[in-house]
Amino acid sequence: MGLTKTEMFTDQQNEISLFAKVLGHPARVAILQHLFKTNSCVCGDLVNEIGLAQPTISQHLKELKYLGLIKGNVEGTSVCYCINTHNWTAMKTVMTAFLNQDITENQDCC
Amino acid sequence: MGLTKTEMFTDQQNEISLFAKVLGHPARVAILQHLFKTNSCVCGDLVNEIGLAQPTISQHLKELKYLGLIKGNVEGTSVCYCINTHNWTAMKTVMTAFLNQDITENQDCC
DNA sequence: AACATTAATCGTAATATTGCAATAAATTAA
DNA sequence: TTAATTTATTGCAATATTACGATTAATGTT
Repeated sequence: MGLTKTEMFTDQQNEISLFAKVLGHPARVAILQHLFKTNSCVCGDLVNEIGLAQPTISQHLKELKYLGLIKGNVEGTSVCYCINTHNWTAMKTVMTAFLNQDITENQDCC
Repeated sequence: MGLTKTEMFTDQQNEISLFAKVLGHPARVAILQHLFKTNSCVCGDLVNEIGLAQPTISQHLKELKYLGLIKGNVEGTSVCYCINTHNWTAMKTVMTAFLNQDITENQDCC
């Protein structure tokens, strides 16, 4: 079906999976790393840096923006994209809590 | 095309995105949380707990196992699934390093 | 052996994702 | 205004993902 049954899961589980999903493509990982690394965060730079076609990069940027991880500002004919630090931190908190679940209890299960 | 061009990205970027991708479905998040929470990690329990059909759960377990995040042991007619703590820790290291990228430099970009 | 129980696999339908060419939209420059 | 530049959108093709019924495989039970 290709359709995730989100109604069967908690808000927290859906939130974690949505954040993970948007990080689940190497182009989006590369975009985020580039935005962290440099201040020259214009869309065209990302197209050159990453090597995918411009519409493809634009689409990935749209998803990252939809999840709130980046924000974009129009500057003349180009658009400057940057990390939304507030939302990134919020995402990091959610994901880190999930990753740091306690693993001591069921270590000897299998 | 639906086909990710992995050859354009670094091994690190592909690794991060693969880990994120497997966490990018609420059923797999729920499975992992349940395995962390309880020792009764038999496949049938997960089917009851989560509410998706048995083949669907089995498929999600397969993906988690393929990425190494869980391991399964046959116990009679049932199969006991558990967190692979070693690989979970390794994954956590990779993801945490990505999430903790320094955000001070480009805060004022946009 | 015959049956029951449990999980994996197969096959398939429906939806999602990825990628890009073509085009449109928005702004700037001449 | 016209042209140039840059990014977003549209439309589409190809592949991936999700879900589950039906079946198979594996083990245990009687």
